[in-house]
Amino acid sequence: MLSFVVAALDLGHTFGMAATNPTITPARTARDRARIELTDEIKVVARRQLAEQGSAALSLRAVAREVGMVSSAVYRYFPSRDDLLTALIIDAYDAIGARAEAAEREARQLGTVDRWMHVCDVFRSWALANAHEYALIYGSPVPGYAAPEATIVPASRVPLVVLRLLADGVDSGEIATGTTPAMSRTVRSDFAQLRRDAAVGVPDAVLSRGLCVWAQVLGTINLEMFGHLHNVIHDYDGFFSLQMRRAADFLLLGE
Amino acid sequence: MLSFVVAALDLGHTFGMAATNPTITPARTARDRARIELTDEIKVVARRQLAEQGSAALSLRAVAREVGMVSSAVYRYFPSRDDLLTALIIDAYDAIGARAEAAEREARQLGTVDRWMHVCDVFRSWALANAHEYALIYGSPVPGYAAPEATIVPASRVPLVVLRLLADGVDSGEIATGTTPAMSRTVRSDFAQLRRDAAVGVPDAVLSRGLCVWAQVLGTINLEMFGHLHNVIHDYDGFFSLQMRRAADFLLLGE
DNA sequence: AGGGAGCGAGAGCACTGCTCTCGATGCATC
DNA sequence: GATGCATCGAGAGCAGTGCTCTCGCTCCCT
Repeated sequence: MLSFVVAALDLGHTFGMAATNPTITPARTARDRARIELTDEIKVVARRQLAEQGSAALSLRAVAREVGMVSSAVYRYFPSRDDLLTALIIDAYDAIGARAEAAEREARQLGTVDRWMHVCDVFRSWALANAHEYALIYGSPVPGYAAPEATIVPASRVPLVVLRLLADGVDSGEIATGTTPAMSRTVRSDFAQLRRDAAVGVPDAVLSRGLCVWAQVLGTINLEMFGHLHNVIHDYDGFFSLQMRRAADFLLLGE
Repeated sequence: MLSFVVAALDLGHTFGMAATNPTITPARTARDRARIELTDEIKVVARRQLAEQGSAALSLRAVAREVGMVSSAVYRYFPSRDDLLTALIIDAYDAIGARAEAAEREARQLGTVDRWMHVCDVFRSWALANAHEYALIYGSPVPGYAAPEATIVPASRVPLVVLRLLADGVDSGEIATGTTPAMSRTVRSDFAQLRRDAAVGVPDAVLSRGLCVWAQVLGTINLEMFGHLHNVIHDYDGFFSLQMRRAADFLLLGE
């Protein structure tokens, strides 16, 4: 729910770089302004290096060199390389989250299947266009690095879009409920919590299928991007489209 | 098909370490023997470091130190750190591949659903028990590192198990065919090739659904292992089991 | 028996993340 | 407005990395 507040702030004001900075900094003094600008410049350069060569090649010293600082100066802005990486991860989550939300908004008047297809297409397009950032957030986490609390809210933006799709589809009757599957008490209560938080009115059967197809989206994109379909599938666009349509079939239980 | 040859060799002879070495080396001289032994020892130590701290922390110098060599000596056995990593990747693919094949063999007399559930369980168990190795092969590839040709055969062992499951399920009539989905000419020919190679008699509709559920397996495990279900799902075992059963429903089209 | 290939050790290069110290500068307080 | 403090950038330095090159030693094939 906090994510909606953040999103609203991002859309309301146009801070430029403040999208990732949850604390509102008025930037009164010149020093504060310079700090914000430099922090942003470091992130821009780092994001470029990340996009070009991947997360392992992201070197704090190289970033410093390009920004025109000495390496130790960068530590005034980011306590460690991992913190810089965390900032980029949050930005990536926010970027794909905003894209997914926009896609859902664009297709709101369409039926559930078309909205689903559109969100999937936009999601995959972003992944292809930002391969290293995608790998950073949806591939294996960079080793020895534990995702800090600050990432969980931006990370939930895309899943929230999917959950809203489920809720709307159930509301409109497009998504058939089906028989409630057998599950453990714990999973049942997990689903109940999820329903309370972000999927009001969505029964367990649909939540289960929704998580199935969401996992399938990530799995299919990972298969494609990480080379597991090499020499097997040649028309990646057509394949993804086909598979997402199958996923929609399963989600609606219309087959 | 080559993979079957390799697998047969691995099972027939008990070379110990030769699983990843496609060229058959008789180890005639003492020097050859020592080379093979040292190569293996380096891999064992490296695999331990990988398991303990992840791929990024895998240091050639640290491995050398533990083996009791100087770092430059290791380069006699592996031309680069990436080559050592490649050897570990191949080993990981072979390990999970062998486990999946064994699981499929164990459950051969059972029905398609039970075989599917068993293979999924074994696969996930291996992933949990070997998190860093799993991340190495099914997470994002280590950045700047392109999977060499030598990995594709061991990498195909698990997918081949899944494809065999599909073929058997179609044969036995447990897997309903369903209507052939619309797809591009390229995807159709990709599927035809796949059918010729490793899924004789499996129609396009089933291949499509099979790739759906396979992507779902990887997606679900990735969601769990990479922290995307943190604070959402608490009973991971129960959740996975539930989701795999839903996947089986979809695969059979029995709902 | 000789000569070449393979081997391990060591030094060294360029690079990394990170720490510490040292002046300089901006800023809020007296 | 002067003072004192926090912030800042620069530089040196430490421990570590992947990788290269040279140097002897040893094993093995001819």
